[in-house]
Amino acid sequence: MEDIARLTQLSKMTVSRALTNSGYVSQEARDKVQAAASQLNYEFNFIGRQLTRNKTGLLGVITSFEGFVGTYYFGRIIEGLQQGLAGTDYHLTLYDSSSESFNDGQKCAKLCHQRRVDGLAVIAPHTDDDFIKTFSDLQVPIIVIGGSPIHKTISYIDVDNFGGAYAATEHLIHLGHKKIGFIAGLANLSDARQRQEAFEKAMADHKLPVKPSWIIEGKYQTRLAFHGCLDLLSQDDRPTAIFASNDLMALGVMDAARTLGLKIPEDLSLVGFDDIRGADMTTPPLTTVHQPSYQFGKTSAQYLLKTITGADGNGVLREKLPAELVIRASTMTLGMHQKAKR
Amino acid sequence: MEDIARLTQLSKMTVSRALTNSGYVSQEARDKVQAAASQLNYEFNFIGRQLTRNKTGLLGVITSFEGFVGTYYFGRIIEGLQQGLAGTDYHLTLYDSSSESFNDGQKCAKLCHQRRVDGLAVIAPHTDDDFIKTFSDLQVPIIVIGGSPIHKTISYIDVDNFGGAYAATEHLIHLGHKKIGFIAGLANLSDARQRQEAFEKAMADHKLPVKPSWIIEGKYQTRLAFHGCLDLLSQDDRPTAIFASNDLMALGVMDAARTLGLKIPEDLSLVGFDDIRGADMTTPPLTTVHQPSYQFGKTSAQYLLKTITGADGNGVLREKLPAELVIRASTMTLGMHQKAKR
DNA sequence: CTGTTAGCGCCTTCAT
DNA sequence: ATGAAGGCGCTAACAG
Repeated sequence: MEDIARLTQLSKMTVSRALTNSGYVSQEARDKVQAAASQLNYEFNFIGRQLTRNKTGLLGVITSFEGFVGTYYFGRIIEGLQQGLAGTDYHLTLYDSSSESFNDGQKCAKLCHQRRVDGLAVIAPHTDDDFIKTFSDLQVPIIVIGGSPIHKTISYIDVDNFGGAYAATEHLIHLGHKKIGFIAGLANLSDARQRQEAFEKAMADHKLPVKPSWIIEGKYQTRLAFHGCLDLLSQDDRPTAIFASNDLMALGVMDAARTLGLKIPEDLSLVGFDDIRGADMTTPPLTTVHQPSYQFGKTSAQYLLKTITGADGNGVLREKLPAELVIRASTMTLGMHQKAKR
Repeated sequence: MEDIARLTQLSKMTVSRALTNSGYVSQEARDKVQAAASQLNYEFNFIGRQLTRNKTGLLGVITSFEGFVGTYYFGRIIEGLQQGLAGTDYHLTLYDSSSESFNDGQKCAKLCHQRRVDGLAVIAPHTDDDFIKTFSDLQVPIIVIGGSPIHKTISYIDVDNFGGAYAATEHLIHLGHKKIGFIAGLANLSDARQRQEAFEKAMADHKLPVKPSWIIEGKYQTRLAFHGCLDLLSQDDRPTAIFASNDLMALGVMDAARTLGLKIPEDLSLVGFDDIRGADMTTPPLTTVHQPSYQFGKTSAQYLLKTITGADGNGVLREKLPAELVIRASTMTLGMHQKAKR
């Protein structure tokens, strides 16, 4: 940059201003600088700016690489984040919480701090409060995606898991189902717990029994749901509908039903949760609860930017997006099929 | 850092050395520095180091956010990269080639340069030569993942698409199949072209005809493969086996077969490519060609590190990993089923 | 609209 | 084993 100042007979300062389009610079000066810059093959160096501003223009995305990064959910969040960052000078860096999260992520938090990330987006599953606390102590804007930390000062964007699961259950109930099974997710994740509680609440509200033997542990995995359902659906007294608390497990249910010769939705109605890619392409297309993951990302980026620039008076964002039930073809009115046949 | 120098009565320099474990520092000094550091709540600031060293410790991952980031393939690569970086001070930053790739990625390349990333990993699909050229001009170590750029000086790590597809086709042929259909991927991606060429070569080598009407365009998408196969498999003269050039499309074939009441593998043998997550959990488990994406990431990270530190005399890495055929239950000997029935 | 001064936090180099 | 000086590339703050 000094070189171009020399070449143009201008001060470094004017050059800086011209290059970054900031402050007042005459058109003449601007042109000269541009010319000299391209002649010298000059490229702006962010590191200098970072040092003076003590800002990196980097947002840290903290997530578990193993089992999360390859996920449709994660992908949509990243797309959303990127979209929210479009047109700014901010970029995303990845931090793996699973490899560094020993002692509540302290190592990871330290790294983020040392590297001076300007903001942090923490993606589940690490939304337990100790972990979050470690990061919120960093004095950097932070938002939790897909979780709802208890501490009132920590921002988050989440989906209304309870509401979505309640709606899904009620959808089955309205269809006339009374014998409804449930495939549970990972017990230590709060979203999984909320979905299960909503299921139980909906059943209770409609005075329907919840048979413990109709609740199976799927741990959010297709395979476990598959095997669990093989047993469940082989029983004489089997449910006429199943609510799988995520789509991956719903796929397992589909496989199990198919294996046993049960037709969906004629013999078994099925609702999932997430609306993953391809959920509209299963046979039959899956009725499920849509997870607004793209919106998570976009909103998070916008929130972080606002908070970083202080435009928002560093308010706290605690938002639960509504969970929309998407009705496709894996659910039908109980008995409809038999009646039609007769 | 100056504060802690003052507190310890040592020079900034000694403090620096103590903090970074470099050079000679007496144990006594080291201890004093540690104590003062924690007392002052000091945190090392990477930005300063970056400026002096003109190195950021950041590796850029360039990929198309849309349609790639949420992918199992991508996830495994990232896991591999992270693993290769474990124990170092390097981190990953994401650059979206799809939003910035106009004019052959120049905008994206510029960003990477301005931010002074120390190395670059370019993940397909942007492996066309103009695009790569733009980045390789950056004078930064670069490696292309999942592509094989022509230019001899550009490093890449890829899988032997041709060999894998050839083996997959031959597997079907050895099973006695003569009427084999092919589901093609995205015509503008070189891996897709290679897989198709290998299919045609294997057929030719075994003097088997390739019927144009048995080749359908799936564009790597489940849905398109599904619809294409619905037609294909409804024909009177239909193939007894299908090679889908990726697993996603193989899923579409499965759905189509099921819809038409055809049993896999009894009525139709099916081979995929990629070995995506869950490929072992389909019904039946899918025979496919394994894509070593984790290894891609790990090898890439190691290569970049070596090249950055100059430990490798900046050699070029051009490696095609062998593609391993994983035989599961979606393929069987032609006619075996009928014979068994009789 | 333009220039001067000074400094961000660390590290390289050389001297002690 | 430690210290002093200076600079990396940019920009804030103020002066002209």
